[in-house]
Amino acid sequence: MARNRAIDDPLVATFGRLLEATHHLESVLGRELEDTAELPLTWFEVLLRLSRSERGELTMGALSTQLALTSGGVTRLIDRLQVAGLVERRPCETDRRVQFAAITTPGRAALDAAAKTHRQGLREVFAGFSPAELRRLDTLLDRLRPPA
Amino acid sequence: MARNRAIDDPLVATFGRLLEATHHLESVLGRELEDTAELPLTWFEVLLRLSRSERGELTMGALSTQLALTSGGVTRLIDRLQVAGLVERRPCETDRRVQFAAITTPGRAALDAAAKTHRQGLREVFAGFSPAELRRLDTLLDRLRPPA
DNA sequence: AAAGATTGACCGTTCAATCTTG
DNA sequence: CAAGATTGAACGGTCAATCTTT
Repeated sequence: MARNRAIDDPLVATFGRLLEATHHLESVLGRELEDTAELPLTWFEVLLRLSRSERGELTMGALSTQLALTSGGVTRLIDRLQVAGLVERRPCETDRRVQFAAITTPGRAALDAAAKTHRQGLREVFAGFSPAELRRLDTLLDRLRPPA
Repeated sequence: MARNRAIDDPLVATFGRLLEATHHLESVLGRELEDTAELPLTWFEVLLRLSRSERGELTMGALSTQLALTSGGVTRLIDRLQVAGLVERRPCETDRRVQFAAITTPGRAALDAAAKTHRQGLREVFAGFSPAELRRLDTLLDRLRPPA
């Protein structure tokens, strides 16, 4: 048989596992979240990131890299969240090219409500994991994230 | 400050890391693959899974769960790969409801060609990881994958 | 009736072009 | 002329309905 085939490379297999695991969890937890909290997983991720940032706001560009979406995609995503009243846009004082997306009070409420469901789902998913294993997973994943 | 907020839950943070890391790698490696090998990452994943399965074939249903796509999504994905000549459809002898997708010879060639680029990219991504760390990551991810 | 695959309508994202500001 | 955000067109996926086979 041929050597050097894709199937034989352990890194290819590792990456395949990463994709399979993530897509599976996204679909399971996403459905759960949407069914019980009426909140798409993407919206949850946006609100979460805004809520834990400095003044509850992040530039469109920052969201773009953190979510790995194109700038166009972020524009429209924030459009929808804004229509729903969960975020608002704020101009930047020092650079008129940039726009901030900021979480609103209803946004924080929606996030907290959704978090209840989401955490329950996550507990089930990670039920078999010890605290030490979770720490290991965290540190490994941190090294794969986009540069600051 | 309020207790019990989403931002405070370590599992929520872990899941956030998982999404961020995976989406980032998908976009970086996906672009790389598409630029150099003209092969979308999704196509690569399909061909890879077919190539390492029994007779180079998998049912639409199996692909659906492995890729975490709906059955409709898989139908159209395989449509496109078939038009490109990289897979073919085969009826099932024993159950006329099921369809197999099978990798073709050009499909294997495309996979092997793309794998060169892909492996180089993966080596860079995982450059800082020791063999032991990679094994740990593998076993952790395995426990998050969809049930057989 | 249930399961597998496909189809039509729709939705969210990408891509490329554009506009504005630095 | 580069950088940030937005827009129009196209694409890839979902959802729900449908058809065939079990």
